[in-house]
Amino acid sequence: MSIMTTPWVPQTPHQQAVLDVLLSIRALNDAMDRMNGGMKDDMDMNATDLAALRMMIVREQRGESVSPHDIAKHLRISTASTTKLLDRLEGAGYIERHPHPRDRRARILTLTAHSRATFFKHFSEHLEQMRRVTEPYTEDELRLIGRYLTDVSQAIDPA
Amino acid sequence: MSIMTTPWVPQTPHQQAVLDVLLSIRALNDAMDRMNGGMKDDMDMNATDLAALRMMIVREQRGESVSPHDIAKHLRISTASTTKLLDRLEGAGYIERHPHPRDRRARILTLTAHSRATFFKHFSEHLEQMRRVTEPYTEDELRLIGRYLTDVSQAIDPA
DNA sequence: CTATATCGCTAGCTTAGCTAGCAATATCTC
DNA sequence: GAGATATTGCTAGCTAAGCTAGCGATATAG
Repeated sequence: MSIMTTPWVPQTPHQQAVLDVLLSIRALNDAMDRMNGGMKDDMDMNATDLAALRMMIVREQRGESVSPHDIAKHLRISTASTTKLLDRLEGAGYIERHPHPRDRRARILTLTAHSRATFFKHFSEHLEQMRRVTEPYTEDELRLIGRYLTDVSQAIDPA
Repeated sequence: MSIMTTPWVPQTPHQQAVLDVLLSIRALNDAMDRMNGGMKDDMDMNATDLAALRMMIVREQRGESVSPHDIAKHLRISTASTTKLLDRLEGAGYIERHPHPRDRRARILTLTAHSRATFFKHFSEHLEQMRRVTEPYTEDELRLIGRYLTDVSQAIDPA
């Protein structure tokens, strides 16, 4: 048995190394599950609302705007559920709904300063730990790692 | 504004590289969110049940056993919710509840062959893509990457 | 041996996701 | 342009899934 639940058995040291990396990605996914679980507790939120917040923060960093529809697609929930989710986030002061400048049906969602501050407050401890383990690596190593992580992100989710 | 929502500004190329890696981890988290969203759709499951399954697969690979209590802690849901979750997974034939050999209050949870097969069936496409982007790296590079990912997992979730 | 803690469960309430369908608006086709 | 069709985000009402409280059985500490 097997890795990744598949009957694939490494034949060479290189294959073994590939496998080990894939396994460590799965472990990272697991660790992130737990981290997100902890944050949902600390911020007194449910898992979906927190995932929506995370997604908006990533999009904002990329300079992309976010619509209710984007949230629904990202989380794979219905647009009706998304409306309720946005009502909660808006009610708690985490987001704002603005009119779309060109499409009068649509909305543009933005994070509030309070939202960023709260998220960071609860994320900062993890961030510090992550920075601590990241800093010892050399610049070249970090570039390699960054490139790989980007590759994997795109492989997992081409969109 | 800033990275990770914090007012931290890199002063050196090395700091910039650290930052870039931390950002790429966040992007990976986001991509995994989307992957998991897709799988939950495909496997016709809710997000929590799927996370429980993922967790059990990771634990099984590590040779660790899993109890209902472990699930509750991992997902940060109540033990009552966990009972219902296990009822669903057991009803769908994904897991089995066995008596604990030493503690007659406790249970040991195991995955069914059907569970592993189904999970793999839906995960294999992503796995293939991940393998595709991983293979070009050299053994040394992969060892470095694997070590870093393990470091990060431990930093995020020391347990 | 008694007292306390832990494990998983049930019962009943509350929250959050779903389907169906709507008004408003945008876009495609002629 | 005019009419048909698609899209956006919303409401209403149903179903599913999480929570608190508390229980019996068992294990462990004093």
